[in-house]
Amino acid sequence: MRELVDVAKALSDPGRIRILLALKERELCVCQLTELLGLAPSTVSKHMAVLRQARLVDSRRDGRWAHYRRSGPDAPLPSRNALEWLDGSVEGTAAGRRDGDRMRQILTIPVEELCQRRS
Amino acid sequence: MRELVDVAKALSDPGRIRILLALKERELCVCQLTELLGLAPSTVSKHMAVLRQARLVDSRRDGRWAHYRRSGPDAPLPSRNALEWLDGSVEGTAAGRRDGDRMRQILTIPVEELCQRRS
DNA sequence: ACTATATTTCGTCATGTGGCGAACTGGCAA
DNA sequence: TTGCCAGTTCGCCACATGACGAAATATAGT
Repeated sequence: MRELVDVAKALSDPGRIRILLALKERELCVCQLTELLGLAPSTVSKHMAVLRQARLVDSRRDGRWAHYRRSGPDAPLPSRNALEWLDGSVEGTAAGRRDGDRMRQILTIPVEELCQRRS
Repeated sequence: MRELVDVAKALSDPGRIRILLALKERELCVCQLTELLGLAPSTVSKHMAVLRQARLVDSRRDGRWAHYRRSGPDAPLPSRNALEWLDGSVEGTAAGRRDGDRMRQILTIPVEELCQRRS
């Protein structure tokens, strides 16, 4: 019950929704998400903590970069179902398309260059 | 997108989750929900406005009573999917059971008597 | 018309949430 | 070791949200 509410809260912010949609196809590091959303790194980091708390994403540390990906089959049922709800609801809408394009553009930039650019 | 966030916001409150679970089997009026949740009528009314805004419930006025029920197949996809997510995620948990029992007890009281009692 | 009552709207308050920059942490490389 | 840099944590501010009671609204019955 509390678990349900936590998951729903995690989904009730546009930035976090956009993050989850961006993570649909690939894992990303914080600086890439920062670039996508146009938010301060500290803000993005806090968002990721909320998403991890709700078991919607998993994190992996690689050197100085923290990579995030959607959580897998080991995640609790409400979290997995929530991701399905998200994908099923955004299907075919124009909303995510713009972010999709922007994300593809961001992906062409090497991570090292990307992070140093923003600062 | 905005629609998604609104639905998620609507689901990110324990009282509203409990309301939607109580509405799973039957339609209910505000005074019954007030009794179930132990909240002020004005508070419950505001919750219902949020749920209606998110297209998760429909309302029907019958005399002085306002009956609410889960919205049907005419509701937008995100709302319908959200209800499925809710049901699928609460399935078999002990959380809703207590409310279920309490609700059955409340249902044994005629609506007229119930509303006058609380006040 | 007048009263009673179920619901909604309004005003207010306490608390929660999202944003930022500053300071801190951990790992990489001179 | 020293510095650098990605990411996190902390402290703060502005604003959103949930709670209530009082007042307004709508409808049934006298």
